Amino acid sequence: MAAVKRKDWSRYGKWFRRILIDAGILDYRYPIKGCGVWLPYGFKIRRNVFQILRNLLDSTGHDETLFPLMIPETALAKESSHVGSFEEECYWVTHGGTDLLKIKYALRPTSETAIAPMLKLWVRSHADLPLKLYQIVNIFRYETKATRPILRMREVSTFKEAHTSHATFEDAEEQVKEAIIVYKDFFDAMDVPYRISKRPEWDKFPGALYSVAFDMICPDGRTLQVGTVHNLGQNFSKAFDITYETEKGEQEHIWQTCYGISGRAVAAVLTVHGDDYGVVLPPKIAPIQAVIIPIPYKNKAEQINKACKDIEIMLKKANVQVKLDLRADMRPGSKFYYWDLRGVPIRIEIGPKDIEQNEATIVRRDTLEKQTCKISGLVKTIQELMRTMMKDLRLRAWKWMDERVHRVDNLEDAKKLIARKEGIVEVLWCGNVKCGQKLEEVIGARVLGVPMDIEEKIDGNCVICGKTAADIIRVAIAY
RNA sequence: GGGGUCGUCGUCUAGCUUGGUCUAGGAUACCAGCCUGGGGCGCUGGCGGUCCUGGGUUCAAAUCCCAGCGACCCCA
Repeated sequence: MAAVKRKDWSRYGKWFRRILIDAGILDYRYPIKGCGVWLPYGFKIRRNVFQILRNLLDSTGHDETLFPLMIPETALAKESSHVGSFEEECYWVTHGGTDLLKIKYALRPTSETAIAPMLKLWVRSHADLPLKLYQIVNIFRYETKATRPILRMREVSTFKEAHTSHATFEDAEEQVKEAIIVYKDFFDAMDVPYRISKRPEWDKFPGALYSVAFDMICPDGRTLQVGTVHNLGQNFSKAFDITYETEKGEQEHIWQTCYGISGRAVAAVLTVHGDDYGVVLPPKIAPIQAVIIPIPYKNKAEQINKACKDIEIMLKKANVQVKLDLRADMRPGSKFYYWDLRGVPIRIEIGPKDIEQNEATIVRRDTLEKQTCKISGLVKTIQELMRTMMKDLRLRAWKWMDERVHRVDNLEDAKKLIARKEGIVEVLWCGNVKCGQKLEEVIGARVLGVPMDIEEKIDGNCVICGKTAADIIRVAIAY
């Protein structure tokens, strides 16, 4: 647990909405339901978060592209289970000027059907495969449920979607594995803990063979899906007739995967590390990694400010993202709160005492612990402290999550845990769809799916029907 | 999908039940000045609201009624 208390933590929803505005991350008061404005500071966090993802994808052979926002109805409708799920959820462009369009256009709810017609043109032979594309774009969904800032928007302003094409089913399976590793690396980089589950048949992506999802747990015990990986099989390639010529000269339909991560990843990192003082940002994604606050006693102000400026230059040279807060109309105490709220990992205080000793006072945001160090060793100390902080944030966050994943062997305990908002519950399951759905009904929670991140021998009986269990299944109240 | 609660300066809110004294009060933020300065000092002055929008009832509406828009909560 954090050294900094989370006394208001049960009212997580309220906390989250407050920090979005107060910390200058997202303003959701835009006059259209489910739309929000990324504010400058939040935009920087968002950019850092998605840059990590971008780097991971680039380094694993993915190429970034940009497809049009609009998808013609004729394309969206080609894969039947896909359109069935999305047509009610789309925003439709029906007019150009005052002319009624003969074929209406959807604002992309996701881009499989935008990409498919182009793949048909691009993929000619086995030599073109694998083809691994991605884009970071906005998507639109006409949500009928209550919208929530970042968590459920009608315009998802940040959506990284990767779309890959392969020659064989096996290659696609390998790609799913790679995608899972990429996502693990991504969340690990931000110290966000997760569980990986194979979604049940009835909750997979429309048009997929199967779906794998990353879930985290929010402070209120609900889970938040933060990433998904889908094996699409040949569903789309057959619907769009995307074929390639094999080495033997035969035409075969391609095998596809897709996987996505949205702005929820930003919500996740804010949620996991935040506390009563506001946001706590891991140094890797913090727009400002260290803030220097002068404690300018009268008649020493000049001397102190100069020392601060020297330190600023020193840190900049060492590639530390640093901010010197020289605002004269604000007392140091106010500045502490100001930067704590915004999650700046490290604070450097320079006052008369420090100057006398040729020292700096350093405070880490996660624990608010103070220490002093010689100015000559400041860069090294700060870099080390940031590493320590990341390690500690990770340990704390994973410990918190691990404590909220429960294994029980009977329905009563499962129900109690869910009712008490204790997070994820794992029970044994026979593998039958009917039992799975009944489980959701009886417990009053959603099935997340079968664990993909633990290897375990199954020994026991299904909590619903009592037959021999085939799998562990995870259940939780999901956002 | 079903049910409920709510909408007042940028933000949080008082007022609404019982319409009139509301020319809508406070706090915070913001601006100017003084004073300070190691966890939100203090003081003075200032800025800021067609009481979500539209309609209705009434001599009179922030307050009552209807619709729309928006927000939140609960259940499925």
